Amino acid sequence: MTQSSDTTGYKDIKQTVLRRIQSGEWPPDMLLPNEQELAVTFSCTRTTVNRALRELAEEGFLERRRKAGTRVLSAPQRQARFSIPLIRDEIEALGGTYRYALVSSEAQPAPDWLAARLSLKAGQQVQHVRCMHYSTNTPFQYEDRWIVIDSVPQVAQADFSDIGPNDWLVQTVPFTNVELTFLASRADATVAGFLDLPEGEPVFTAERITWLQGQPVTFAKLYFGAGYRMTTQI
Amino acid sequence: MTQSSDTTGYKDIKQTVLRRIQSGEWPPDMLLPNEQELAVTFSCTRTTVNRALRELAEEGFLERRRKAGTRVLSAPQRQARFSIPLIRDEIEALGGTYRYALVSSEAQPAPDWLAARLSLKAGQQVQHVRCMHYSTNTPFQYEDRWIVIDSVPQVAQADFSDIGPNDWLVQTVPFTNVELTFLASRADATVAGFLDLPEGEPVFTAERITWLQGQPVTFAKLYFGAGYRMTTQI
DNA sequence: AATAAATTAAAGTCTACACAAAATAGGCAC
DNA sequence: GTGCCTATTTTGTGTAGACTTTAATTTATT
Repeated sequence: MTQSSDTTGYKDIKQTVLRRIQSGEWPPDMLLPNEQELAVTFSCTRTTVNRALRELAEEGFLERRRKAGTRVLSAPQRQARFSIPLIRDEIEALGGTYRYALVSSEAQPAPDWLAARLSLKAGQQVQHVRCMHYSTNTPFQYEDRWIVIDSVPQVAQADFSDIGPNDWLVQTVPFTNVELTFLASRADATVAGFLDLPEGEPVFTAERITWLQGQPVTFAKLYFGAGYRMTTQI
Repeated sequence: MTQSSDTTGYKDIKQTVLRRIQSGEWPPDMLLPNEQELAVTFSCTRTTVNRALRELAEEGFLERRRKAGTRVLSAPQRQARFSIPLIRDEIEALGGTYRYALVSSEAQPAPDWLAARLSLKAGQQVQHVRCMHYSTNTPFQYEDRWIVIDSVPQVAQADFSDIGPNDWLVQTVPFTNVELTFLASRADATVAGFLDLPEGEPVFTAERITWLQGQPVTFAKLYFGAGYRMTTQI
């Protein structure tokens, strides 16, 4: 058999259940009917109910435990999802024209703080790349990046004059793990100069560490220009 | 029939496919075999392959289109997920002891900037609540919140002496939409005072607007204490 | 009363098959 | 060639049923 026009799809079930939760008809902590019963009331199979409830649980509205059943979560653990767009896309989405400029690129031994942060051997060689990203010629982001040469030997031959290190990396090496940190930092003389801000100004800052199968690949510190806001809808 | 010990579960398939992507065996833009073929090679049904690939697509590794097939995404659009814990949980997870203190709570007409931000009528009444969250007696967060009284009439009777407005709201009114913004702001005299910082210091700041079925419910501005970092693993 | 073992209810996953919907690709008229 | 229509391929979603795993509950044992 297949669904006829009057049967209920898993999306309809999701909507209905969500409406009941959000209207308070199914209050927090309520135990909902089991899948079999719901399948009868929605006149569909348990498989379909299962998919609807599984997805609502993934989205943080329900808690499901074998034998215990499915209950409405009291404080919906809703998750904010930031999609981390490529910077060019982000700028163009905001209506700007993207421009990239290399500041410097040189191989050097990892400074102590970096070695500690990435668990590198003392004095291990890294490529230090600094560059700017502009939106219609106003400074958008200053990028201060270190790439572990042992993990990405090709970086020695890379030319970052026309392509940013992030773009180069994503098309060159895969990665398996990322740690992303956001903080508010104070613009030092260098950052203030590049971003055209008064020294000491607050700067929205991201730190990004990337690994490939446990091997550290790169550390990036990204300083965003004046007035930057990172927004998401949930 | 059911799965015997040698058949492949959807989790195994996900792992295998992911390994092939991350090892470069299945490079970016590669079109993978269709579900039917994969079902044969994994000796399971198409349903099982479908679930594995569907989830990998949701996680941002694959792109799927009817008729066009499934391909490996070049720049994996990996999404950062922040789970927005309740502040008490966050502080306790960091090993601190949570303490809450009300600063002020009063009904007043919405200031113009707020009315504009939330699309309120001019002069609509809002409850303005200010409070502090401490971690073992060091300032953790200063919260400056406005609650739309028409949307939450109960707020007139609420007592925020012992319970924070956020906790009160999540257990009182459901919400359907949230807009979350992060930025770096400069501590003014008030914020600096509460967070025990020098004036002008950078402060990691979150703004949170909540709606219930299109009705604005609350606007909150959350100023985090010195050195706050928001971190996530992807 | 505390502990351990058996029962059992619920979600989790799989098979096997079918129809639906989208989008590419091919063919036809002009 | 250009534009439109049709055929076909591939994913999307559904039904029906079974076995599996987890864990709450009950029962038996110490």
